Amino acid sequence: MADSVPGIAPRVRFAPSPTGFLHVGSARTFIFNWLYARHNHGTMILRLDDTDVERNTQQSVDSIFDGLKWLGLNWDEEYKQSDRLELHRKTAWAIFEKGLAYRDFTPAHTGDAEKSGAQGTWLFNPGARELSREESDRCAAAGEPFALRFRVPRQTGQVVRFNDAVYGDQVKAADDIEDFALLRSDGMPTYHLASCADDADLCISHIIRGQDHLTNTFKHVLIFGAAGVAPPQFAHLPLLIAPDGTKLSKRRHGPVVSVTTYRDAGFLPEAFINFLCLLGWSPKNDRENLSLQELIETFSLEGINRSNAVVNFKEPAATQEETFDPKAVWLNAEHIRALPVQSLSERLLPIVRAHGWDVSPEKMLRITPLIRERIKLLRDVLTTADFFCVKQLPPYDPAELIPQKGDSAMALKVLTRAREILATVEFQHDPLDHALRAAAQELGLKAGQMFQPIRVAVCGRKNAPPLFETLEVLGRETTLDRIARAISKLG
RNA sequence: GGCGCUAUCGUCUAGGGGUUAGGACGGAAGAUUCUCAAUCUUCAAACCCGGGUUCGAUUCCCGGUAGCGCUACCA
Repeated sequence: MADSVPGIAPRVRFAPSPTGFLHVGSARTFIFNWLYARHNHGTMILRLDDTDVERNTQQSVDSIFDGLKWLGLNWDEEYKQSDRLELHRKTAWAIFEKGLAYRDFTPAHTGDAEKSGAQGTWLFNPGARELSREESDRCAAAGEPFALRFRVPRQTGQVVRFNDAVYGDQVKAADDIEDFALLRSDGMPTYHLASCADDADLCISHIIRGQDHLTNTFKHVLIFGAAGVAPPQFAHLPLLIAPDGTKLSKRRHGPVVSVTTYRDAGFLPEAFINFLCLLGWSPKNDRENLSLQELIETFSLEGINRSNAVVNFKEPAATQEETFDPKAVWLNAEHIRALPVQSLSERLLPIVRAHGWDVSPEKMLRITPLIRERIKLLRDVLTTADFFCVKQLPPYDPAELIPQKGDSAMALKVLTRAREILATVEFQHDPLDHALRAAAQELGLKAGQMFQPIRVAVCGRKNAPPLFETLEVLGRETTLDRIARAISKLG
């Protein structure tokens, strides 16, 4: 199955409606469109589907752009549906003139009635559908409000079909499709109409979107047909769902569904993109850790699967890390490790500075290799590299200074001897190594017993990067000061 | 209710008429190291159920079940 007509570059679009923040599911749809465009040297279009005036907010527009900006994926053309209302209306009335739509003067029914009322399938309002053209024109001229509905073929045995690049051939009886609205009684186009009119006008070649639109596509095929244009190639994506099996929603699942949450927690955009790509798509070669370039090279519609994917976060998250799918966190750690030290350091510095720590770029560059394999999220720098950044260590339990199978006398002995050695030894890895190991031997201790009290004295905790590199970065002055404080804690 | 889509380890997935059903995350155990991390090794863990078709189905077909989607003058 060809992804595109040979020789013709595809045109794809991401068309969010600005009624909320940028959702992870939307982000994935954007990414798949983008990957498809870039892989095939096509055009990526961003279109704001803002025909629902009631629910649109500028805040939402900003949040969508914020999220997309962070992802760092560009687009080639940008449109706003509200600028294109004339096109939509023209398209709707052209369909009406062909007799394929009719005015429905019945007042809009409310959602409440639908919920509490009969569960039968509503297809159309018979009175309205059968109204003569003359009668219809007369009522319209009298100023009666109406919605414009598509006249779906009835009782003809007709069938609507299309091919989906993911779900294959789709067929539905026209008799099962309701007379959906094209224009609302306020004259505004509905999503279905606006979307199709724009897709046709913008020459969209491939519509890659969520599977929630799979059944809507039959209506869209009808609209394209009525408008006299060939429908684009469709490719529907399986949905992203929560561990409880329901769709991701901010109300139920909180901030995990918002792209900016990942950004703020210290995800690398390339890791986040990598993670999202693995939900509902596979390169089929057992590779999981992929760079953006590799994703562009390997992406294809054939790799998309058909079943919904769970974003596996813990519902009541105990720690920030648990807020996210473990695989997302792992991938982020992988991408962090793959980053050159210089580049990682540049990403870490603003986080450290924003936390109020005055660290120079040079110092950050020296700290970075020591924490690179110890952080999973960029923000972990705050808990992993704290002792490099603060002047004075926060209080810690002096018992931590006591080495394995030792007592406080041993700790005191170690620290006292360390202070003497560290006053004169060169603060370089090898000299520190030799001097401190020699001291351990001289005191009749294991290396670990020697190093732990020093580590706790300078880091304030037992778990930290390797000692000699740490001392090197800390410097003699800070080291001696912290050892002195540790000795007084013991005493 | 109607219509549609889906169903492989806990999660993401590969596979496909005959396989020890593969990989990854997470979990467990071990190795290594000055602690932690990283790294390496090993282990546990899956084809929704029932009927066909077939010499043989997890794979193909049908049915059931479950989940999801659509069923708005939301998108």
